Amino acid sequence: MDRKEQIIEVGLELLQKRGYASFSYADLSERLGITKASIHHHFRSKEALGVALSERYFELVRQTLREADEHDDPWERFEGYERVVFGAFGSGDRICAAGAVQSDYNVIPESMRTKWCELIQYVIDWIAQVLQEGRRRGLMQFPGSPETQAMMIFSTMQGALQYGRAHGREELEAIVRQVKDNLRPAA
Amino acid sequence: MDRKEQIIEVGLELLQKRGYASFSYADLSERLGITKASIHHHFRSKEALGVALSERYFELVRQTLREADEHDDPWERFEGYERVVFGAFGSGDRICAAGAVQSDYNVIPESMRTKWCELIQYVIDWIAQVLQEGRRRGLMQFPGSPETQAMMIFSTMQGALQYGRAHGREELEAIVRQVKDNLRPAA
DNA sequence: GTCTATAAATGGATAGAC
DNA sequence: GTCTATCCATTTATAGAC
Repeated sequence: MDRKEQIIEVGLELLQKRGYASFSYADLSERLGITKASIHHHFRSKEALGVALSERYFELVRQTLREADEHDDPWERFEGYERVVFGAFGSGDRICAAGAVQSDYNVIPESMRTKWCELIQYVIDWIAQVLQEGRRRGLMQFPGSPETQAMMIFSTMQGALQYGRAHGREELEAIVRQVKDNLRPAA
Repeated sequence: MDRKEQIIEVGLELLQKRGYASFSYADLSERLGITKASIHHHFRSKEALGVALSERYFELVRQTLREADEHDDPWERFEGYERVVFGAFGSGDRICAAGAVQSDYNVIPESMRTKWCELIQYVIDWIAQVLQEGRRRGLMQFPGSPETQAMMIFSTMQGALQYGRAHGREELEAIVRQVKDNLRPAA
């Protein structure tokens, strides 16, 4: 019955579903069956909660990518990123929290922005490594630098998650498949 | 001094910068130098304003793509879409309104959602046609169907706009360049 | 840790005068 | 068309009892 933990879990869900600006202490209160004041006891301010949610999400992503790193095959490692993309941390109409936060970029507090820039850079660097290794071994193909290609793929996935929420999971899956098809050699 | 027009212009800017949920009549009031009540005179509700903004944006996009259609070369036509992506309708830290709205998808009123689904479908169909023609002429290369590739590229651009807002315009330009490099034949 | 009660600010919206 | 004045709901946040 770790309340702080509960708040973070439900908070992350609401953050992903509604965005930072549009979820409230009242929502959390209702979902958890405790008052808003009690939530304030665990997180003095919404900003503090926002930062905690950011850190938690960072951990989850990092862990998933690290597990993927145990594979040797670049394509198998890439699946780790797919797992991040598909609500590995939730289902339904969530989007990647990184996308939810980036959309609210002009609205979120400074302290959150820096956290998210870190996370995004971490993910892009990770993808770039997989791409570089994949190309080196002749398993993947793309023009230019792995870094730029990784940045592009990251953007695609963020956009796809938002598109998928409105148009259904099948569309999201189709886009992810297309990304991989574009990476395959001997097109 | 068409007030309705002014409200739409500033409203679109705020929608793109902050998202639907996070812009208010108070913001508009301050920017336009008239009271909230006056704005209500032109748009009875925020929902009505939201729909008007959606329609206006739709017009702008459609017009830009139609102009692009006057070119014969698929790559030149593709530039029309680039113009939509790069704040052709504004500068600075705006993102594509379609992205701003898709992020707020769970928050916006039904009436807006249908408008945006239409717009997005229109854009994707347009891209698909360009891609199909480009491939037919041997000027572009990609796996699978033009429709899926178009859906993917649309997602990429949406994601890239959000990424670019946080990380700078150069990054956005780099991603767009990468998208085109991926489309070029004889990779 | 959780509650009640309440504050202070902001949200969208309306009535009615000018 | 624009204003003042006001309404009611919601938001983040605090004080203090249990």
